[in-house]
Amino acid sequence: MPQFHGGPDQRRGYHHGNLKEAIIEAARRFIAERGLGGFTLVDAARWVGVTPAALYRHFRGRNALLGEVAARGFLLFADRLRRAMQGGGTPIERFTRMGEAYLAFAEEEPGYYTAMFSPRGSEADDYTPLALLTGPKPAEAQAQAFDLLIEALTQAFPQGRDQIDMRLVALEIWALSHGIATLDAAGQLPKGARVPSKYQLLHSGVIAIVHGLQASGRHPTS
Amino acid sequence: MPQFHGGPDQRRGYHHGNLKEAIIEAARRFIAERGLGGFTLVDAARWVGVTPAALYRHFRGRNALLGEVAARGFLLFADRLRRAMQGGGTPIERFTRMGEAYLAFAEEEPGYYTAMFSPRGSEADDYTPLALLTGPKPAEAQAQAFDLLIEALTQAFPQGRDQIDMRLVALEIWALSHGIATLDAAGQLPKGARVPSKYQLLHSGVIAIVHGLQASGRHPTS
DNA sequence: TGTACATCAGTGAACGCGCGTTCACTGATGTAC
DNA sequence: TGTACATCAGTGAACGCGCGTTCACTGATGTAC
Repeated sequence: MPQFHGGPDQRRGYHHGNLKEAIIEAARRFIAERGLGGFTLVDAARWVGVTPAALYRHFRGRNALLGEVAARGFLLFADRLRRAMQGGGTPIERFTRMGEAYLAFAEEEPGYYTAMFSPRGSEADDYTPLALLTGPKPAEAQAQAFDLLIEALTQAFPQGRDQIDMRLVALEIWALSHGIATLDAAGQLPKGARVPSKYQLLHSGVIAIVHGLQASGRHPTS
Repeated sequence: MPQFHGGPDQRRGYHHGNLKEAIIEAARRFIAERGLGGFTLVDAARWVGVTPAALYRHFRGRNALLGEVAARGFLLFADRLRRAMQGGGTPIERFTRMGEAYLAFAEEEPGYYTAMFSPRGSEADDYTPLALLTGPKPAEAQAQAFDLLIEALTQAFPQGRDQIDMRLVALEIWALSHGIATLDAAGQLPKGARVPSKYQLLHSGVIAIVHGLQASGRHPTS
């Protein structure tokens, strides 16, 4: 009597056919449910319907797998930001939309998000020499996402390009978004009817930062 | 030949005398060095110079210990914020100082900070019935720290008390600080001469948020 | 179209390890008289 | 000041467990001729 564990694609032959993708999907789910520390290779293999040893055909080990999850997360993340930025509206509206996409991604993809923003081990060991055949590295994927944010800002506020430092504005909004997202994920944002939602919080914050930095950019003090 | 493990107070008799404090100190150190997932009761006991079973005279288990670390962290945190707020200067200066104290705490006490802002397990199980004799609960200690922030804000900007929502400003700054601190801890803030330090980042952000929110508070739009 | 064979992607058993926790116990401390 | 005894705070051995990883292996796939 064969056992089923709720994973996808259980009815298969000796070869899985798409094991690498399935493992990453399993990691994404389990990290979302149980956190990084609660994620195990054994669970992932069981969910996929495969022996734990099979994972080593596709990853050098647990660290390398987590790195790949993070890298994919950043790529998907960048894609979401890019889409949010496109479309009409005032510069502030477009930028607010990007911030909302940030929060939505963190909420909807806690597996990716946790992997992306957790300190990883020594990637050099994990990625050579299998990396040559493998996907993107997380640091590069992250840089890509951040560059996109800068680019969006510069396009959205062309008139301020020499007036204020776009990298600064981008960093502020990135940090505020990350702070709100992680506090929310940890259940440490106050809840209640009289208290703003995380989306309202980010909206107000983005507007304040853009206004505030523009103001201090025009009247540089300290 | 007795073994020494680098812990404090190795030369002792059968009773340690201050074991609970020593364990919490060990947890603080190990979490700082290796992260929450890398922290182990066995390591802590060895460092203190005691059998792992001895820990159970003082904590119901690992979760309860982590909860107590978090609670102490929040108390110490609140104390640091309180001190930073005291003293002279303009309202914005005082508030900026509080933000810097926030960042400094996160950097200097990564053990506490990690424990404080990580999702904890079911505290109810951990704290009854030993809690009656025990220290503060993390949620209460956190609320205390946040209330302090609100109070400081209200004192610092008395003229704006009916104009803008102090809780909102406090939350924004809390979230921004947390975002900067965690990005920094994960090594994911860009570094370099041409890029602002985290302290500059927070300083600019706080000023922008206070200015920006005051501006939108005076001219409520959406 | 069929056969031989190299390559690939899994199996299954085993490993060493260190974890959190329990248990009956015992040495040290402090209090009553 | 001294003794009896309850209480406290440790010991040390053991447990069951599940982890990440390795290894020799084998079934499936695909290519050359």
